[in-house]
Amino acid sequence: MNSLFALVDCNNFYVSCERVFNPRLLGKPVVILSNNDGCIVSRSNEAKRAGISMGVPVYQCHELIRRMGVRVLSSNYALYGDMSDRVMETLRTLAPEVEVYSIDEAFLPLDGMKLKDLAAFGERIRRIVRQWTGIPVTVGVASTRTLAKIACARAKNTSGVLVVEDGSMTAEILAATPVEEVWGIGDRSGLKLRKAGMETALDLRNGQDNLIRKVLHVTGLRTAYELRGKSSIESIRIADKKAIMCSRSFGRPVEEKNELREGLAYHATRACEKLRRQGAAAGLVTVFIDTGRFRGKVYSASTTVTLTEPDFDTAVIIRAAGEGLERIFRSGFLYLKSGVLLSGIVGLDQVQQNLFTPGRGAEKKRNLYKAVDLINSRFGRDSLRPAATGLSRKWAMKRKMCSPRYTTVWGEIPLIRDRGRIKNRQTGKMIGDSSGFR
DNA sequence: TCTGGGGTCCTAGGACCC
DNA sequence: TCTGGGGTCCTAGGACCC
Repeated sequence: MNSLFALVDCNNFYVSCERVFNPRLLGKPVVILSNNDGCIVSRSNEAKRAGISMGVPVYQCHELIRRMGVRVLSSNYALYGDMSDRVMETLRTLAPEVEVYSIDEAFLPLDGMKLKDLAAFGERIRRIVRQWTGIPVTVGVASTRTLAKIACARAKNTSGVLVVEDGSMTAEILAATPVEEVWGIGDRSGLKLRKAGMETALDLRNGQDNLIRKVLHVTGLRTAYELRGKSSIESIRIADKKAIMCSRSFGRPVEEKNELREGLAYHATRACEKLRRQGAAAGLVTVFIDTGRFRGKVYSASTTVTLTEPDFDTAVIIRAAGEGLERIFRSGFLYLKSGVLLSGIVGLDQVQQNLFTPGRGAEKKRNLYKAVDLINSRFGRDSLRPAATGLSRKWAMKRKMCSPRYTTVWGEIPLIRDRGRIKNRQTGKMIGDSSGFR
């Protein structure tokens, strides 16, 4: 049986989220920055046309930003995560199966939907997602996920929907696609393929199996099969994480061990929340600290602490992280980044009871954290938090130009005023007009 | 002055076992 | 002179994705 997939990709997702709540950004060049206001991670079409590249440090384009009047915003993940959920929920009403691939993309396996007009289906997705969430999307349809990605990329510049079924049309498109633009082929692999004489997606599709395998191993060969229309990538499922990482750059360099300890406690707290959401426990706690590689004396180190039994208790993980820090900390360095990685993850049902832990204690602990997580989800992150994560948090990351969390925090929900003016409840600042709220 | 965060999969190579 | 073969498990590191 032939397979069939649609890829739905949100256009300039972070910028689009901001525009839903601040229509003044419509039609203007806008960029969104990474954590700590470091690099540019999302651009409006106007910003792309102005010549601003993806992923560059923002300080390298100050001049361009000033000249072109580009609006610059810090990233607001509370908003983007919530908007993403709304988009995915909408897609679930349109197709029986939705594989959420990233915050702004999803594959829809279409086999068995018996669609007569695929282009019309794509149009319908665009229209309804736009209407229900305010987010513009592009749709690519093809017989494999890799081909659907290529179709979607082509559709970005055209009508917003592209269906690729016919073989010769595929060849034409593949010939126009540089090999490193194929999903799964990055610059490194692209270079190797070019050296072997394969420069376009078409070359890779027509390449000899043994040559491709020699250059890129089985993953590259799978990609080639996908280009030939043979679906070879397993279903993209939301599997339980095998590792949970929380790391961040500091807002300013940190020298003191105590501040590093606070930062690690904070990361450990976040990581444990994710762990418990997955209903799991971790047996290994890796901590790392890093000075960054750009300036001054460079030092980075990591170590792994093994727990006596897998645990989900924030206090236990924080203690282990502190133990790790004692092993690797060296004074006299300016640290820019730290992180906590939880691994050796097992489901709670598989946790072996430690000989020395009485069973009732475990039950109590589960109930305690159930309550803690519930309170934090209802009243906002950190309503209840370990004192070890610090009070002043002088190391916290920079987010100088962050928009309100319009959809997830009561105090930041926009108010619609008379004459259609919209005011942010907390800051009192006007943030848009009613033209965005139809 | 200023350079993200979080994840996956694969391979190679060493340790160890019988 | 000559020193097996096959398997598993673990870790580090590379490459990729958004």
